[in-house]
Amino acid sequence: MTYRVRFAPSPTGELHVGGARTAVFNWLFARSKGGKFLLRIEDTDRERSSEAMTGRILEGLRWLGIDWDEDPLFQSSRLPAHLENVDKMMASGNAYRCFCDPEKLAAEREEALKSGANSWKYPGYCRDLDENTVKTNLEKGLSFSVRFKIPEGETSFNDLVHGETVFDNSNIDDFIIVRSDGTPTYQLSVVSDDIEMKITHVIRGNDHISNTPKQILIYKALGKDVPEFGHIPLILGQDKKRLSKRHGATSLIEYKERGYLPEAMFNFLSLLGWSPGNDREYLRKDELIKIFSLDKITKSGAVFDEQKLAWLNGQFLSDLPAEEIIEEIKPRFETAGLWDNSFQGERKEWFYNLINLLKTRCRILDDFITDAGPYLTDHIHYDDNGVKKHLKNSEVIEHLSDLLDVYSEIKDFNEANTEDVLRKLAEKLDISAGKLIHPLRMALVGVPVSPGVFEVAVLMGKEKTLERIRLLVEWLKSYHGVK
RNA sequence: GUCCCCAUCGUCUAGCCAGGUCCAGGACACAGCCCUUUCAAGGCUGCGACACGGGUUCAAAUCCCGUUGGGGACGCCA
Repeated sequence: MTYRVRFAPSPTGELHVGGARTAVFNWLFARSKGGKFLLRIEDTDRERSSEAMTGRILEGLRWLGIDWDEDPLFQSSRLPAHLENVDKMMASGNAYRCFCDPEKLAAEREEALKSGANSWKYPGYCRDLDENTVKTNLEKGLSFSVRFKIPEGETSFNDLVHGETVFDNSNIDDFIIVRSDGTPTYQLSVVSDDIEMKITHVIRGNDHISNTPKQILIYKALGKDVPEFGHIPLILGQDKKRLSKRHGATSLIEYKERGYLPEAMFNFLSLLGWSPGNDREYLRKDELIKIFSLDKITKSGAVFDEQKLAWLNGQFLSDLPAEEIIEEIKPRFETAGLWDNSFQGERKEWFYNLINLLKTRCRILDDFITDAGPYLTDHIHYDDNGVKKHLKNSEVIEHLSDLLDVYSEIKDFNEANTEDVLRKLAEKLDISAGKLIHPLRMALVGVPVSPGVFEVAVLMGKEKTLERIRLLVEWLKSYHGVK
C-alpha cells in the first residue's frame, strides 16, 4: 500500500504554527512510511485568498524543510469536478435541491434558539420535494442550494489517535454542499479532492473531528473508499485555549524572524502532541523520520511554550558550525550595521573564533547582535551595574594603569601569557586576581558578562586591548574626579 | 445549550492498550551546589503531578461507571 497524505492550507492568512505542526506530522508520516506528502491549496474563498499568501505559505514550509512530492493542487481549479460529484449524488438520491430562503431559515433558527431549544437543524422542507414541484421551482427561476441528505443510523470511524468514534446521524444536519451561487462548499470540496488525490490517511487538527462523519457520508454516497482519519490535538495558548493571535506570535514566519532555526522549530513542533516514547527530546529531522509513528500521538492539547523552543534553539545553535551560524546571522548583522565583508574575507578566521566563543551563550540569532557588539564597534558604553560592581573604587585606576604597563611588555599576546602576567601583577599588588579581571572585562566589553576575559583579550588583540584599558582609565579619572 | 474530544509536576511528556518492577521517570522553567574571572554551557541536588468519587481485583496512574473541570464543533468560512 502506498501511503498518501496531504496538507491543505487555505491561503487566507499566514501559515499558523498549528498548521505547520499538522504539516510536520503529515510529512513525518509520509517520509517514515515511504509514502507521498502532497499539498493542496484551499483557495475557494476568493474574497480572502491571495496568491501572495500561497507563496508565503510555501516559503514557510520550505524554510521548515518540508518538501512535497507532486505539484500542489489548487482547489479552485477543481470546481467542475466537485459539481460533477453533486450531480452523482443528486441522481442517487443522496442530495437534493433546497429552495428555502436563507434569510427565512436564519430567522427561524434564531427564534428557535432564543426560545430555549438547544440546537437547530434544517427542518427538511425540501428534503422530499416531488419532481413536479422541483420542476416548477426551476422553471420559475427560483434560486436553490444543494443539501446532502443525511441517512438514518450512525456513522463511525476508527480514529488513528482516538480510536472508535461514533456519531448518531440524527445529530447531523442536512448540510449544504452547493451554495445558491453554484459554488461547492468545503465538505464537498475536501472529499472530492481527497478522492482525486488518492489520499489514504487524513491527518488533521482535532477541530475537524465533527466534520468527519459528514465527509464519510459523502464518500459513501459517492461509492468511494473511506480513508483513515487521525485527529491530532490542538496547540493551546497559556490559558489552555486554542492558540490564537491574542496569545502573541502565531505565524511560523514570525518565529523565523525572531531568530529561531528551522531545525529547532521543526523539532519543537514535532514534540507538541507527540513523543518518541522515551526521554529523547533533542532530535534532528532524519532521526525523527526514523522514530515517528502515529500511535505515539497524544490525545490532549499541548500548550505552546516558547521557553522550551528557545532552549531547543540554543541546543541547535551550540552544535551548529560557525560557518552556518554566520550564514544565518549575516542579514541580521547587516541590518544592525555590524556587518563587514572582511568577515568572510581576510578576517574570516577571526570572525569564526568570535562566533564560536559566543554561541554557547546564545539562544536566538539576535543574541549574537548584542553579544558581538563590543567586538565589532569601538563604541563602548560602560554598563551601570558593572560600574557599580567593579569600578566604584578609585583604586582600579592604579590597577588598570599597572595592567596596561605589564600588558604592553607582552611579546606573544596569547591566553596563557595574558593570564599569567595578570595573576603575577595581582600577587605583586597583593589583591585578588578578580580585582583586575573584572575591571579588564569592563574595559574590553563594557558589561560584566562575557566569555573568558583572556580569550576576549586575545581575540581583540594586543593593540585594541591596550587602547581600551587606556580608554577606561581616562573615563574613570573623570568619573572619580581624579586629575 | 446540543454533539464530540480530553484529563499525570507550572509547561511538554514517559508509564496506561497487555494492572504489580511507580511512595510515578525525563525535559523546559524555577531554586541551590559544583566547576569558575563573570555569564552561559556542563555536572549534581532540590521543588513539583496520577482531577474527584465509586466500582472490578489479592493488587489500579493503568480496566469500568459516574461527577467535575477543560477544550473543540455546531456557517450558503475553510
